[in-house]
Amino acid sequence: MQLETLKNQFEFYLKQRGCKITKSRFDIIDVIARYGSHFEIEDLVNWITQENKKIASRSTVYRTVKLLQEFGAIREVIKLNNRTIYEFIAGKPHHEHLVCVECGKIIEFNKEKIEELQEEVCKEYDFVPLNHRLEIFGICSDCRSKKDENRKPAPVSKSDT
Amino acid sequence: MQLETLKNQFEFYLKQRGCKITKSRFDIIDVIARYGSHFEIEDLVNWITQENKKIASRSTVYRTVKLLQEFGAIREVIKLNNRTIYEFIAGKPHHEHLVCVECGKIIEFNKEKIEELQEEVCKEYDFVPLNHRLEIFGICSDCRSKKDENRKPAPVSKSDT
DNA sequence: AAGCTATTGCAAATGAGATTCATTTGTTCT
DNA sequence: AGAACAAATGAATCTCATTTGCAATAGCTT
Repeated sequence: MQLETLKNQFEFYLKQRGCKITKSRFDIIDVIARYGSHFEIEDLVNWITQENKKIASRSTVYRTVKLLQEFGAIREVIKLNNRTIYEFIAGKPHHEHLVCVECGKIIEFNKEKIEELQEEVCKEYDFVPLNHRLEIFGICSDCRSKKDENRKPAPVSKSDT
Repeated sequence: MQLETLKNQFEFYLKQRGCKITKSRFDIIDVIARYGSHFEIEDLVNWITQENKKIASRSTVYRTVKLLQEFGAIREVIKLNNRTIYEFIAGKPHHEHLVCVECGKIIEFNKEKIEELQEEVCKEYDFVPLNHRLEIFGICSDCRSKKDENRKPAPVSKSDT
């Protein structure tokens, strides 16, 4: 199973780094892999608390999230206002995000051509890319239709004033 | 002159919004237009303090920066750790950034094709884009050559041990 | 099991940015 | 010009995400 492989790799990584294999770390990678395509620190705390009936210390979550970023299982994808949204990437091809500023919905997309063009740019500037983030902020179709409804509070077809 | 035009437009914008024409606001747009291709709040505070011999209140700077974003003269371009870097955009064509994680250097680039592809994606998802941000984090050539030097501390050609 | 070291959890610190409110300053009206 | 009102300012305070110091705890090694 995928999740087991991931955990094994993580264990290997931790040992390599001289880090210890602890329950918290595996609890965290576990909920991320099962629940979390996109998540914030707060989500992790909630998920773990729900499952384990034990509050995960926020500091440990922060520390582990950093570790998991270095390991490469997750990455910061969205920075909006003072919120940081991470995503679980294990195995997924790189992709970018549309972020609805009304409802917060996140739509993933993948445009190979954009990636290629980025590589091209980096070569031009003799720049070695480590990672990148493309965020398109805007309004999704759902929110737009909701707005349209609000703009027509008294449609002719309806009965009363 | 460019700067005057900008200030006039800003004045017009403020009046439209029912805002007042104040010295602080013009001090701020002034230093941005003259000094600041890329800047942080802290930079604005410093520049204004240096020029005016009067400390600009941080709150006013924050408030004005928000106003200038709405006006469209500046935008948030980089979010790295807990730092927000803005840039002065008046008139500039939209462009993206390479950010060196070693030295903090920012390289601007413009790839029309990337913009077009983004539009395409938005259409696909029936998403109306308001703005976007593409950050490529990596290591610039300067920093790479510095690193290489450090890796060869005792080149054979040099004389002593 | 002992002993060492990394990890944890808590509480306190930090730091960017927002907010409150009394005072000041633009703007408008006469 | 001056009165009257609304908006802007600065200082202090607050908020909220994230980090850090430290004492207690838990993995690992032998």
